[in-house]
Amino acid sequence: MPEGHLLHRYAVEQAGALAGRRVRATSPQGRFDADPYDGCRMRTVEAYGKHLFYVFDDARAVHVHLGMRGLFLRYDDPATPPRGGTRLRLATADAAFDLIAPSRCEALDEPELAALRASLGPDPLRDDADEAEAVRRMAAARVPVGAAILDQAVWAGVGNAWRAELLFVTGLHPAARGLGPGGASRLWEAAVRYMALGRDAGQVVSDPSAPDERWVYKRETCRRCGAPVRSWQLAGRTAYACPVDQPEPATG
DNA sequence: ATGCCATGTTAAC
DNA sequence: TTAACCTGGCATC
Repeated sequence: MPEGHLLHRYAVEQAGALAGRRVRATSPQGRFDADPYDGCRMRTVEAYGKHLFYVFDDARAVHVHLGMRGLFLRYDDPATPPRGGTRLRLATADAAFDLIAPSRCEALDEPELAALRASLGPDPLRDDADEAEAVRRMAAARVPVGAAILDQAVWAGVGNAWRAELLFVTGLHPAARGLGPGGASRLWEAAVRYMALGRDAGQVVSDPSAPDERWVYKRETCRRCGAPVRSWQLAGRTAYACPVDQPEPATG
């Protein structure tokens, strides 16, 4: 169940193994037409938020979104038979990557690709992210920060676990509104810093000295102060916050 | 063995 | 606002 840091991790790993090479492409499950890609040379693999783009020399780009259940399996021996539900296998003589249960796996032409990119806000894990634009979009949001940070058109790549942990490390309550440029900047800086750690570690990291721990996400008590963590539905997902370390905004 | 939920998003009500 | 998608992990039977 991947947020942006894992997509970027997949992109780096798969680019290292596949980019610049001719690949074998098959769909053991049959739900994707891999024929146009079989034997094609892959140019790049790129993550943007929670999306993955494969660019080929002589075929349309492939867009993958893992949804909540999608995953990749890697086999160092490409002769390993894929499991039956494998939507797409991309392989060289050295490795095979099997895509399982994605919510999207589709060929996109250039205009479609451009439209998808245009629908996404700045991605804290991309080198080309426009920080000023990211701050503008967050500061301009009229919904609570806990809703805005999940909106992929505001920032691309943050999911529910990062929402909980990034808001904790910046001391923001998910229901807070009107962060202003200062608050939005601090939140962006935290996203850039921690999500990069998460990408490198392959998991959410919100405390570099305890990379396996979370402050509030799915916890009963706050790891910093021990107060009972509050949880409730916000923007369709379970939000978590410490009542002490993330003071609730004044209402009314 | 079975049921439920989840690091997500879309489309249908 | 809610169901659907249809996997994996974990709690429960």
